[in-house]
Amino acid sequence: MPQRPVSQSGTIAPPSVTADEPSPAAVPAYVRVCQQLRQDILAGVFPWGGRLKILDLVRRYGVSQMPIREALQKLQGEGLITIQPNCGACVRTVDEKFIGDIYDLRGAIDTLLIRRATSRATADDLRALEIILETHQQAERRGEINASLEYNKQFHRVIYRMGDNPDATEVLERYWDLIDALRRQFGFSIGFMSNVIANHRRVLEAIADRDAEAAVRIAAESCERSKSDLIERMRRPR
Amino acid sequence: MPQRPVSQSGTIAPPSVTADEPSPAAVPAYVRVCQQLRQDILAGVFPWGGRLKILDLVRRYGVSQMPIREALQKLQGEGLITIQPNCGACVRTVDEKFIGDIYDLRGAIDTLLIRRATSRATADDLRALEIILETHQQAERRGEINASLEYNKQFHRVIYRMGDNPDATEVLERYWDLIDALRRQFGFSIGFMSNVIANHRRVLEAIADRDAEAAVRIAAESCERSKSDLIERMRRPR
DNA sequence: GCATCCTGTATTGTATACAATCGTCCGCAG
DNA sequence: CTGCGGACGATTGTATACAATACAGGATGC
Repeated sequence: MPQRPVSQSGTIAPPSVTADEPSPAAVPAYVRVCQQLRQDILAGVFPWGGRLKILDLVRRYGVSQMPIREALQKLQGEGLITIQPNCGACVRTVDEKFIGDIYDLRGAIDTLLIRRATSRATADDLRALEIILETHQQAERRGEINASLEYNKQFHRVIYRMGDNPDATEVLERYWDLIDALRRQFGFSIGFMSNVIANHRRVLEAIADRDAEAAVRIAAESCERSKSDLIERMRRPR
Repeated sequence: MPQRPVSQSGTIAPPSVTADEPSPAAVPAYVRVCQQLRQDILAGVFPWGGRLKILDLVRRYGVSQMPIREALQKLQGEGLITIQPNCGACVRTVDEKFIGDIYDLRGAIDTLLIRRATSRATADDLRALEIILETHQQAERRGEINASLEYNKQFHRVIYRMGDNPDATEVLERYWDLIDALRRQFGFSIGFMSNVIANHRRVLEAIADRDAEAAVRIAAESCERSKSDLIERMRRPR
């Protein structure tokens, strides 16, 4: 197992002009910085494992140290960065082991939530899933990758909501955008997304049949497949 | 289902004299405050769901607003408190639903880690578990509750380490101390802890036999039992 | 040549002062 | 009495200045 950290491509330059609207609900600077920094990290502006110096961030986001520091603590809570007291902050390092680990974690929690979702599903829930799945399929046929990832996320989100366990859901949500970012960075094999959709269809049918074990089994398989596919793509030189 | 928030007993008074040693490794104030505040919350100094005002904390811990604010962000990352931008911080509310949810979450991740631990267990691992279990049993016989909880935690921790998934482990660790605090607050039924030890024994044997499914099954049962017991105790008036 | 210590600089951490925001209470019109 | 609006006080959020720490480089002693 190589285990080498994967470095992202992006440059660090553009100071990111923040168009300051009047005050939609007076969102504090540290919240804004947190969102933007998260976005920037996921967009590849800062390399995985790279150092985040406070003064750089001060210049980039145009606020003083304090909001920056608070935003960093928030992002550490989300697991996107790590902070060594007195030694600065770094973007999380991403390697194969890590990818495997978070997919395993996701698989475990998926199992819990899908099982619960199956026994709690209402007709409205099933209809909502049906609609998302249909839209997802259309987007996939048109080759719209970003839209596909978005509907994929929505499908899972509805199931998670049905699972009715906010703390478990929160863990999954935390890593979702990170995985999506890696997907965008490394792409996926042809036929992968249509396979995902087919599995969603089967999961939906199993839930409608109140067959929790089937739903769980299919989802676990789909998760494993997704893990292997991503790790496979990461191994390639490009 | 009642769903009412449980309020803790403690008073808020004592300013907690922090004996300031020279500088063991120069741990920043926000880290210290974070640890102390976590301890204080778990010790019942601040009621579940209660408001945490920055100025109060400034007075209590004898540092300025900045380290306090950073500590609050850290604790929010741990899920111990919630922060509404512009509206202050509150200790997490604890009710039956929440307890059930985190036990379910723990059960799901336990399943993952125990399965992995079973296939990766070394002779040293098994010996370590054996020793902890033995010591746990002795502590239980002597009726030492705090020591029992500590060895209980250690047993699980070793298994988690064997599971070799830091991110999954981190989720479990996050809620562990919270559950233990509730255990101390509400106590447990007689015979509960000896039952836990018996289950640990069975899990250990299953792992030694490389029987992952048995280990997982026993652990899941034990987790469910623990959940019911705690909720049961919470329902009682005192 | 090697280890040790010292010093300078870049960076992180803290305190204080000040600005912005929220909630509440009061007054007032309807 | 009820609903609305505006001012006050309590609280949160931000900027700046300053202190503490870590790290790199070189001088010194052996």
